Amino acid sequence: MSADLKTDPIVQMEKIVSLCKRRGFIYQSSEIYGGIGGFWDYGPLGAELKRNLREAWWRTMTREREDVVGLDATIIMHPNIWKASGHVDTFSDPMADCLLTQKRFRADHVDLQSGMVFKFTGATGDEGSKSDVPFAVLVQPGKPRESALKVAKQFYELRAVKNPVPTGGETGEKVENTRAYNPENGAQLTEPRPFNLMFRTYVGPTATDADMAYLRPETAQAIFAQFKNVFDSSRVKVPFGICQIGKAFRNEVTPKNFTFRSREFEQMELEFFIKPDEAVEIISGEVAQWSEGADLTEPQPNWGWQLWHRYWVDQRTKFYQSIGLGDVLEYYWQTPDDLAHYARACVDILCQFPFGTEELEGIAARGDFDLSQHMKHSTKTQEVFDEDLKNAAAKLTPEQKEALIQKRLAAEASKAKGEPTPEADVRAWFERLFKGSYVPHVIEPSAGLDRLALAVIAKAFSETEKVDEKGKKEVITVLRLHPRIAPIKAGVFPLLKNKPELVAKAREVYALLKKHMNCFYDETASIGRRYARQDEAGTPFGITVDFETLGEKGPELQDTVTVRERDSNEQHRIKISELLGWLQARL
RNA sequence: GCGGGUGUAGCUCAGUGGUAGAGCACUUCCUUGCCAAGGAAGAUGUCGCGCGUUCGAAUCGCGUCACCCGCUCCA
Repeated sequence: MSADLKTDPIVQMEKIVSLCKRRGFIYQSSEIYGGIGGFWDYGPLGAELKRNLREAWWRTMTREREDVVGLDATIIMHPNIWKASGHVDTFSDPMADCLLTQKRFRADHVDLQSGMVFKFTGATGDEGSKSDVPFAVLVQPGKPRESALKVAKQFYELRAVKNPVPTGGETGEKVENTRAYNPENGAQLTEPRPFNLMFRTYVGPTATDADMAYLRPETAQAIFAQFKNVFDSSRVKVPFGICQIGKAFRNEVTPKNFTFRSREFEQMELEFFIKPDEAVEIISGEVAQWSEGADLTEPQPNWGWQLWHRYWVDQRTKFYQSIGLGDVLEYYWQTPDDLAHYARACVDILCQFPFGTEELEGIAARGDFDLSQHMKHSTKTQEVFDEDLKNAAAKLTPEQKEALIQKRLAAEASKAKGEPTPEADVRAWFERLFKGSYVPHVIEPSAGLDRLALAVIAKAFSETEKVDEKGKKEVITVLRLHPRIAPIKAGVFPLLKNKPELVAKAREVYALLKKHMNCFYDETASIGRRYARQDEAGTPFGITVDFETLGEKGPELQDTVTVRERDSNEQHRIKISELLGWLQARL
């Protein structure tokens, strides 16, 4: 008798956090010193799980492909990289809070207002209560001082002044186009404070501004910054990709949802470089268009950015399916309004967590924005030379060339976001293109490893209520991790520990498997309890050495073991000589 | 950064001013022929941290840190 337990999301998360700590998946960083917000450590099982996920990604993204190579770049890089990428500007939003309601605003997004400002110097109240805190209120033109007084009274009441009588502010002061007051109630906002999400540090001992550097807020920029080196040293040809796994750091205002949004996290990113659509058109005579149900299994020479983008969404989906997340994925296609000005398309792959459906990976078509930015800021060319393109372009008539240019100019003119590129720049770009040179465009599948680890744990977490023969209720916790990513692949047990023959044989089986996969040997407590311990750790297989193994039930069962499957409780009789192959076929 | 909540053993939690507790987990031994069995013994705590009030603080006050929820933020 068992039944699935459905609990509310908060309780569900608490249970997952508790299991993670109890079994050694995830601990709070620096816990003995009271912890540090937004940082998490991985314990023995968590480290194995994360390593398995990381290796599954690496294998899928580069080792099993001919067209992707790897990179391992530093966390601290030249600060100008972050100027070129836009992070220095866009990662520092000025924020201001309403002094009355504490509501927070992006200081540069508050609606412009005009009106009369009444400035109060403080307030006195009953029982000698008073405040010297200055406060100001903006009221619409023509409105009386009383409406400002009303807001000011609320403000001073919050500061423990009883029946406050605000002082000062006898006459209003005309103000135009200000962002310093809350549009909802007129109350003064705090001074804008910058919130830069990049961690700063200093390179060298002097710690002056000239030595300031940032911890990378994403791994992608290192790939762009090293693009030319990889291209020149790796015998790769566009289309090809560079992938990287590494730590990134963001000084989040509010880390939340366990490891989902933390300040130090690990990213797995691919930058897949493709030819501009115009180059594809020149070489192939056309750019294939995507339509529902298009065959995405094998990349084709006539693919433009759109099909490449679809291809990578498909590839990434298959990856998630291969580690057991297939049925909890959702997709969000960003609308033209959502998109950053340089992005052509972006799809978020979302995953169901107890706290909601949240982003696991973003797959963006970013054009040539990043490489062009680095080309501009570094003054080093990021162009590649494409011989096929040069030869194909040489065969074009002047009219055909002009037609391509006109098509692009028309597209620029009808662009939804940003300024159209000036005609002279477009013509210069085509001039280079016809000679076979261009800055590659890029498709960027960018995934978070820590959220992936959390996603698979949350997906695998399962509780059932069991009632035993005595009517005693028990909650059974099983982590149904996909065998491919499970931290421990098999538990090895002697049926009984007081029988030396069983123990010796079990140690032998353990030694045999241990060279090939992470295993766990356990001889304490009843066999059922040992199965249950491994169920909680997500171990997919339990291997028990019993009396049949010793040949007590006849020679045909000698040197066979019981293999018990975590999810079904099914048992199989497997020869020790075939055990390794049997397991490997299922991982 | 603001507001609310929480913080006691590895985990879940009880303990409202007077000797620090329970269940599970853990260690050792016995027992145990397949799904968290039983018995015996044992170890485990700066009661998140600091300051204060008090003869005496896990308990009351102030501060602080962390986590959760809600705002806000998330190129």
